[in-house]
Amino acid sequence: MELNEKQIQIIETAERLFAERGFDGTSVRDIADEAGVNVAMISYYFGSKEKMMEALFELRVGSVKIRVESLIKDESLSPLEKVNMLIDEHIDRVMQKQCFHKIMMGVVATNKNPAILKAANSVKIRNAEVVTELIKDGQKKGVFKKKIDVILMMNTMVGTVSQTMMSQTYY
Amino acid sequence: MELNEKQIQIIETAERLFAERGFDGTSVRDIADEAGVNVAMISYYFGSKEKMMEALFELRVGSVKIRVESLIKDESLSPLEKVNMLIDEHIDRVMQKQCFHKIMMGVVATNKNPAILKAANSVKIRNAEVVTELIKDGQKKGVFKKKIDVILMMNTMVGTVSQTMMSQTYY
DNA sequence: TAAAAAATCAAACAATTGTTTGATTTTAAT
DNA sequence: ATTAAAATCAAACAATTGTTTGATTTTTTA
Repeated sequence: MELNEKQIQIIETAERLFAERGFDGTSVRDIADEAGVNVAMISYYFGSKEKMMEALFELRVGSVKIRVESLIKDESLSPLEKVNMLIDEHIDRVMQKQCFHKIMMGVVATNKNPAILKAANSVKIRNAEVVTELIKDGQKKGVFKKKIDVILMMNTMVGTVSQTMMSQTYY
Repeated sequence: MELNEKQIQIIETAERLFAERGFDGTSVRDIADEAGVNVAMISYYFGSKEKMMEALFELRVGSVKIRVESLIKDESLSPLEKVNMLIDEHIDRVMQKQCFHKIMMGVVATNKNPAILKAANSVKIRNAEVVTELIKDGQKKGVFKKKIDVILMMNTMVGTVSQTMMSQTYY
């Protein structure tokens, strides 16, 4: 789905409001008002509120997928460098797109939209695969130690970043 | 606030549905139907949907507060034992009350209700204080190493547990 | 410039929302 | 058994929801 300027403007407004108030806590009128467009434009451009959310996911998740695939193919980088870059870029993404990541957490917590849930899952599974392969490669080359619980390691990393971002407001 | 049997029945149904669909994604009719009571009972017992949510928080957060305070006062336990127990009990709580913790995450992500946000914050801050004191005590006794970033450590622990619980469905 | 397409709008749509009402039933107290 | 209180209910309430309509304006195309 290719988005024009106005569509992106609407989507980014929605992204911010969804993060602040949640999907069901944000009305299409809220979005339209803050984006400075007519309410009808959301259905006109996206078909529905739900599909607008899907478009937002497609936009954000898609860019991550492309980046990850290009990174692992890069033969000029060692496994250790790749892992470090994955972590650094993940942190940057979460911190720079806090809105989207709050939405992501909310959506994953309350599993409703099958299309979105599927998209979120597929990128998670793919990332787990990529990291597992990366670790294996590093182990073969003797850079990483033998016994690594990849899932626990990823949960620790992702969880720490999310938790740090989420609690940022309080401290 | 003291709750009778029926109120607890309603609250526990709401807890489950909120975790599945989010606060705004769950109507009072959904709750009433699943709990097998009339819609009017929610306003009758709690005043409003919002206040029912507050009662749920009071119930769950309150029990944690009491437990934490009694644990740190227990002089028969060493700092290390206390830290270990805090972690173990935290994991047990998250895993056994997954519904509530999903709600918790959603509520913290989308900051709306001031009363609930305040309750969630106060318990977080108090826990940070408790752990900081515990670490200091342990350092004095030479059980823990000197340089510890308590906030990062807590974020790592809490984040890992949350992430593991959240991603449980997928793997 | 004329015609066609795209964009924008206020208004209306039916459905759902949380809440209240007023009557009725159940329970408890006297 | 009578009275008072508590609990339960269907129905109605106004407000808000996402979406559609049909007309109007703007932009693009020819």
